[in-house]
Amino acid sequence: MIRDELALRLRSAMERLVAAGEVPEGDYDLPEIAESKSPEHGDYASNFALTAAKKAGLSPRELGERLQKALAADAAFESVDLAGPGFLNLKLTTAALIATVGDVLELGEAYARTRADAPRRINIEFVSVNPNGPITVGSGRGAAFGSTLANVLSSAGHTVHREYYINDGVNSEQMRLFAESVKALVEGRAVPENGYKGDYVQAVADAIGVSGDHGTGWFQTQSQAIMLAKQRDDLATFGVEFDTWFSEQSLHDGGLVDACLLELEAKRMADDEPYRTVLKLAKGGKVEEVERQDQPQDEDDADGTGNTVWLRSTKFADDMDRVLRRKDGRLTYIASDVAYHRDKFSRPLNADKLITVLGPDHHGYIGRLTAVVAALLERPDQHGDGTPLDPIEARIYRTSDERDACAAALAEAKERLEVVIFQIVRFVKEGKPAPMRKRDGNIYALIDLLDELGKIQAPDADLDEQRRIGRDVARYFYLMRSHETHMDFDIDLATKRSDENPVFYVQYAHARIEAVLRKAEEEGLVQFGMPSRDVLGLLTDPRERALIKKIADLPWEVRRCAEDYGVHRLTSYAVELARAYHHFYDGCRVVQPTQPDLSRARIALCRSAQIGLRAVFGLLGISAPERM
RNA sequence: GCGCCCGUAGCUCAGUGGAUAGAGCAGCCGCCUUCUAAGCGGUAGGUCGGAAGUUCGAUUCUUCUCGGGCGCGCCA
Repeated sequence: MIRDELALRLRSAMERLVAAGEVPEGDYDLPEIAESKSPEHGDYASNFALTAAKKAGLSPRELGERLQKALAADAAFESVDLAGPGFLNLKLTTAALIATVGDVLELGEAYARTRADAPRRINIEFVSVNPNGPITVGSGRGAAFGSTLANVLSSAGHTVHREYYINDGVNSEQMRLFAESVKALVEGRAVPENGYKGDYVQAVADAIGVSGDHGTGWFQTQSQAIMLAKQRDDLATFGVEFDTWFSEQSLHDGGLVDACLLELEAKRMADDEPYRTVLKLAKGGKVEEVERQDQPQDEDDADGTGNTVWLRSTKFADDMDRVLRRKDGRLTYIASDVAYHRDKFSRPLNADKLITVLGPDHHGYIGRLTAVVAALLERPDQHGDGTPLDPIEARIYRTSDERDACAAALAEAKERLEVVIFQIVRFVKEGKPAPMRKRDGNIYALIDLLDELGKIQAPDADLDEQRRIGRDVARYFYLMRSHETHMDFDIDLATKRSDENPVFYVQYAHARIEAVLRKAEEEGLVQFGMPSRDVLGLLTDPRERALIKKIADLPWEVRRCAEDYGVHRLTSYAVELARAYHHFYDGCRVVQPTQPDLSRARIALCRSAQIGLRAVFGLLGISAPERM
């Protein structure tokens, strides 16, 4: 990777200066290498002299001059200039640049992979919607983001496990309502008030057909299975696959939820005392006041099945305690989550770190989910430093040891569980917001979006091809924006005017390369094996240099994305790489029978550009068409 | 009230504390007898919501403020 290489060369120049006594010893950071914005600034630039000047006790210009001198001895640089307040502008020799082309051709798409400094086994859970409807265009964003993030993490050297959590619990209020809606339709009755009304509900009812005398539970099982299969198909069409489809109900069936509740009660992280703790938080999250709200048992409730069981999540900075078991004995959704996370951590192959990708409406869920994990991790035998409880803490914790154990557990939970929220997508159709709630029937299914996009683009193609196009456009569109920013999805723009979508710009570059390579083959210029260094050394045009540098940047981009999850930058990178190729294509004719060596060098460059494009397309989950 | 996110070109949005803030689309002017014109070149378009602070340097970090979206259930 060129940037890493340059950073190391800069550092070793610094070490030479230290050894020569020209610069004091110190704990200098690894230099940063940036792309130069204009050609007169060379290929790359570093602000190292600026950032290290203070530690070196020199002015930035002075340190810059010494570094410049030390770097002049390095054969990789054609020139090293000192500019502005102390920027080092680095121009590479052709020999140093073309080494990249050789590397890429040798490694193929694997050149984009890097080795993580700290490789981890990561479980990434995403989409995970209720099996009560098709995957919507809203979930599409989570699907595109989650699958791409998984690809990126894997490419950055981590072991990645993709997981879908099926919310099929029999206690689920929503799923019961869905089952009742289906049951009503099958039995020819009106769906209940607040029930599910979309066409797809009728489709589920039709698929189930004539009823015997079945209860709601039977309908729930049947309709869930139908919806789940549909979701799985739609996601696969969208290019999203999972290693594990995990059933919530299986936790109940295996008795794991009950076992976890007992465990938490034994640790006194949960209990059935008749109160709920509620924290009043000041700005910045500091606890201002602790309120205990009495939750008296309802005296009229004669069945007396038991008391409400609370998770004392306020011990872990959640703003209120959460119900694990309702008074009537039914378990809540979060109770399943306790067992689910216990299960996830207990699996030997993916226990390091959990990433959970949730939609914007689940923002309020982060605190309690983190508290769930912390409660599981809390070790009651731990002792703290004995600092007495202050009056506020005394209303939350029993002892100072418990406070310290909980703090330690919370810190560990935050380390091991990362909840990533993607922001809302607003769908606009015919200039108006298009609501897509499942219950009012006005849903917008992801698969319908793919079909629409494909039909406009390729009216004569078959359905598979249309959906491929739809998938490429939709995935690219979702991924263009940062997951943490709101986005408008203008459906009219995405369909009627989709030829304006930049996905075609980047794919066109790939199709163009294919055309050039076909032409080269016709002219008998295709060679097997690597062109010699002398031949590759003919790649000296600025457009060739720019293309090589852009190809070389992919591993660096992947690593950045893996660090901060900003996978949307890959779409920008794809555009930049495609642009670099289009510029090269425009200015440098590849196939020239009168100049076979130059042609071969350029063919090699085309091939590495193609490898780069395919690699980034693979990460984004879009196709690399041979013709357009 | 508390929390998360956003405010950058006409529109939709990029922009790891660095040099002259970018792209696509929309607008205007050019370029196909040569490998795909779904392309390329040129042109026009900006008080980076506002104010203070940190810094050699702030669109980027901190605080405040104005405007907008969303979330704060014994629903998931």
